[in-house]
Amino acid sequence: MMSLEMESCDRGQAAEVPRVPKSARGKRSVRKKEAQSQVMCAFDLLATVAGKLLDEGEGSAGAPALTACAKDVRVKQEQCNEEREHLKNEVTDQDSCNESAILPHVVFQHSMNHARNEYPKAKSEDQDKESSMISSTKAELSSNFRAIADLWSPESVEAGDAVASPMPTAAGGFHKNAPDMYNLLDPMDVDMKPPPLVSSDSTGEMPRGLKGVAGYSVDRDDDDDDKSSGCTTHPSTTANRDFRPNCTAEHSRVRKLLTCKYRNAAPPRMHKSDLSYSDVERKPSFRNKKMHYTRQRTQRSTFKRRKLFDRHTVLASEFGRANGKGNTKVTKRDSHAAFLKANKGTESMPSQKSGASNDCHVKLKIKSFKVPELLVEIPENATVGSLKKTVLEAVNAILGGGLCVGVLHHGKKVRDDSKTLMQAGIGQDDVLDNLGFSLEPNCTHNPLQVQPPEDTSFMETIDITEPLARIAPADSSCKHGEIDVSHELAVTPLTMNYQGSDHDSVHSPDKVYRNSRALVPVPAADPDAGAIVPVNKSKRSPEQGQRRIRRPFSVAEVEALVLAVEKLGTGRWRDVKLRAFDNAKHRTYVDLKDKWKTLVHTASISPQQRRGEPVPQELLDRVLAAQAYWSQQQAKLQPKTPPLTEARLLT
DNA sequence: CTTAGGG
DNA sequence: CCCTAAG
Repeated sequence: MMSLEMESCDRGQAAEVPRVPKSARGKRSVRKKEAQSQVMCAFDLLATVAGKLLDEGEGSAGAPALTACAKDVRVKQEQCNEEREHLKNEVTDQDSCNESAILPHVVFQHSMNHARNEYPKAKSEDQDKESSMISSTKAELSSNFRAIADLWSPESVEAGDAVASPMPTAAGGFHKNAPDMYNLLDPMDVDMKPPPLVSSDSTGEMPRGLKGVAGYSVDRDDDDDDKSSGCTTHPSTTANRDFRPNCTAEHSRVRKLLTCKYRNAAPPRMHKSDLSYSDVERKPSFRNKKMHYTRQRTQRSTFKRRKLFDRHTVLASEFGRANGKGNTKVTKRDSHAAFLKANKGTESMPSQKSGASNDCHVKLKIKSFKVPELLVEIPENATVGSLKKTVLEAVNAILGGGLCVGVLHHGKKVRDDSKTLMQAGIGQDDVLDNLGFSLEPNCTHNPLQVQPPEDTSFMETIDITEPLARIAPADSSCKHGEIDVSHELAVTPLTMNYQGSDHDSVHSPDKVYRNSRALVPVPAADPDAGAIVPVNKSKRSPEQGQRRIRRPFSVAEVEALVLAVEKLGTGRWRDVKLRAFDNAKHRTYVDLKDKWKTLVHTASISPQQRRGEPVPQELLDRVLAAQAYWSQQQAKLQPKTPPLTEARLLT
């Protein structure tokens, strides 16, 4: 996965070609994207847990919570069983999971023996590629960079044909900017990541770097789940490591399978009533996945078939769309009691909270907590009991480390525990709308991450999410995974992108968080959404068409987009996606195209009319320049009309 | 599956 | 963002 993009840089020239017949481009088959990703399913354990907590209320923190969770899990499992059938058809793919959940995705592989066996095979191709890439990556980075710069330099432009080179006019700018792009990447990917952690595993590390190199990656948000491919991660646990690869392979496979399923299984048009929650994100996800897997079509098909034959059970807890994702919902005015109760069960809600505002008590009712998504894959022949056990283990692993509650206000994490609610700006009234809670896996450090502003837009209810750590546990190794995870979490505060790799599962906390962002924006659409927990049942058919949650482009993303378009031109959105947003699973080429469209529009209107985060004028100028340049190029390619125009003018 | 556009 | 027609 990683890096192929780089190559494009090298071969920049080729890239420049405005458009190549599809056939020619087709070669991209080489595209590497492999199979990364893991499949994850979302489990709304949290929600369940929450419910439990509320009900039982007991607990002080840790242990009780665990217990509760375990139970819930079980319950969930059962529910899952019921819905299994349903799910099978409606499997949510990772994206959906990702988006929705946020949390750590856990994948459990029960008897994945075959997975192991398969792994080598499945990954071999990619691996080779990767390894080679990896080895060369860093070294190449600089060279590539240079190459790019050269490419863009005036000279090269001159030398080359206009057509071949990227916007001449912009050349200077590119040149200049190129570095920025990389910087952008690096800082996040490289810098943030704690070298030590990854270092042990070169494999793990590289992915990130490569990614960064390859394309800008701004995806902190990650959806990542996909990132599975990178394997990585915790040096610490050997077991995990071993496990991971397998997981990855499996995940990939599963994903693919899922994807296939979608296609095959999903009726073109389902009745709303028939739809399952998963439907909601399905579409989007599907698309994304496709992208990633495009290169492996062949394999994919195979997988597809496979899936049909051997079906594993996949449980997804969260189906729901974004809404579902939710997290915990707090109802505005509820009883204080409820709040406390919840609090009690879980953690610590800020005692201050209640206490802080002397005069005004902030009343929150937490209806449910969302649990991290878990993906469980086990053979059909596995017993229900084993399934339950697996899930239970996973949950315990997650919770075992203890949970911490994070408080989000207006999308930002409130880190200072000593602040009073008032000081934190959490007022009575606005609280509900702007306050969010998150459950985090053992937070010793407390790393927090700030959620993207976008997330902020929540709904009236407060969502609490919990990014639990992702567990990477595999069957037996679950526990270890958990430990590691927590560790990782603690350690890696700001990471962005990812860590990772795809491979696994381990996301940094941040990442998790970001994912979690998903939690945030749950569309209010369904009333049920709040209920989240219910994985099932009922009502929820509406999901199907759910619209993807809005994820405004950040300036960094815009820059990456501009950069890519400057180089590739308009009309090659897939390439743009691959080049600059390969890691951003939630950005499809269509999204990029649309964004470009809006950017062009934005650049044309007065600053006062613009909304959202202001995009630097410089970027907008580049947008216009690039747009003009590429439009012209396009026109040249089809000189039919141009001549006429010209002639006319002349005449 | 990708593009390109309209909604 | 979504939906679709085209290719």
